[in-house]
Amino acid sequence: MKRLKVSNNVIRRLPRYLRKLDELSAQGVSRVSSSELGKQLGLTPSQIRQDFSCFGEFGQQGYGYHVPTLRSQVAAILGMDRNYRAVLIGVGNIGHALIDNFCFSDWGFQLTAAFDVKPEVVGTVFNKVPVLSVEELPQYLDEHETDIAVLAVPKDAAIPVTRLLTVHGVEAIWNFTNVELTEPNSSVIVENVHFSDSLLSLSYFVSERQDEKAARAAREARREH
Amino acid sequence: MKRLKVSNNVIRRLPRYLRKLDELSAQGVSRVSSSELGKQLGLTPSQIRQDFSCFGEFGQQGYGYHVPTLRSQVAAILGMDRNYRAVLIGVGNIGHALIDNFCFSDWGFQLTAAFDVKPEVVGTVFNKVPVLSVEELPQYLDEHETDIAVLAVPKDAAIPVTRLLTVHGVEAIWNFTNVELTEPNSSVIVENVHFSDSLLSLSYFVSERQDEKAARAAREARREH
DNA sequence: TTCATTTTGTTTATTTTATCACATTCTGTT
DNA sequence: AACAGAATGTGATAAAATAAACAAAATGAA
Repeated sequence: MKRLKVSNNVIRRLPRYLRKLDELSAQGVSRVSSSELGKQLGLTPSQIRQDFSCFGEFGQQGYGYHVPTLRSQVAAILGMDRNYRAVLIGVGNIGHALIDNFCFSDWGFQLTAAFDVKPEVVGTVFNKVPVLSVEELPQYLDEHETDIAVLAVPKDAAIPVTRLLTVHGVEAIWNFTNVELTEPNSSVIVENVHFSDSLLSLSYFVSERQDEKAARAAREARREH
Repeated sequence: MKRLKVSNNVIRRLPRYLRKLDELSAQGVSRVSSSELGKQLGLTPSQIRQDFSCFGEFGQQGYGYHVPTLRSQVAAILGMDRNYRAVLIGVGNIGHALIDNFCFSDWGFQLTAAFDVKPEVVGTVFNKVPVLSVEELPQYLDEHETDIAVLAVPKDAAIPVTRLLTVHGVEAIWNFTNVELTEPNSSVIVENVHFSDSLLSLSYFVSERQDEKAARAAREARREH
């Protein structure tokens, strides 16, 4: 698979393609063109073709794309067939919700263990995932190859835990804390899920629309005057 | 406040600015320059100045930006002072976690009520938020002005609930379901929190790095040979 | 007060991203 | 088998985003 430097925007669109392809599969659709895909995703056909062309040639002229084939190609590009191993740090509300509800295996991940400080959760098992003490975390990481860590600890613990993780060979962090982890000289890959950022963007768009409405109303009023 | 068409990228950076400004405030820093801000956020000073200039002039030459002032300006741009009202639909694991852990008021939102179908949660109160039956949702929306709905229902309910919400005047949805809500002829504002998209992006970056490592190792081996 | 230094806001240049356009190639029907 | 229609992959073009450059203005020390 070719993989020259691919832009971030392209990468962010890939999971959406995957989701749409799964949806089409579920509907029994086995063939799709870039223009149909574009219509359903709000993108131009051209952009879709160019996105895929970063990784190879997956379509066929005069026909389009075979949905299952394209789906598996996109999955491979995203690394879903690599069976990455993950641990979860912090079995609070969000951590617990992730263990119970987020189907890691659907996305090619294996959640092998969870860690927490609270004695009342340590030793329990949720959804087949054992909860261990954070005391055991360093040893666990040394003994079990772990690709990513899901960080769902309280704010104050975020930085020290991150340091611990990176020291013990974890090279990627899926960050659910509201803390900016990106340290200057660190090479760890961080993917943030900042709820507040998302909500504030929404807040902006709502405000924008309300202001537009108000402006329209003001113009109307002036006209009547 | 000036507000010509501002690009999406700019808007997505605003919440990060806010977060960093809060952090600086907490550290007792009251003054910051675009270059310092840029260093801490991994952005160029130029970009930061240009971003702010979309909305007005908040800095002072030779001095930089007054942290509390800039903070409140950014907050105002994002609409945090508009006291938007929100309802939550779906008190499952993720919905529950949001009620308990996500501090809506910190971001200028007021979570007024939650709705669910399950008889065992209807009638309960979590964190001062009453859980009502979805049966009551239409009437509630008609009687209580509601700006945004937090959608945390199971997959199958996503589309019908969205329709219900928009019919009753909700104009924005914060979507935690894994379903693509963006319908062609709908004018509702949707902000998605797709965990899986985020994880798959991370998966891509990890794969990319592993491939690079493997390629380097292969080159090394060939050199020794 | 004066003046070197700092730092902004904005204009201009550069780079990146998205779209267009089309030659090429496959499909499927007659 | 032949051919009209469809749809890809890609090189060229347009648009958008980022970075650089700089004039204007405020700071703060001598």
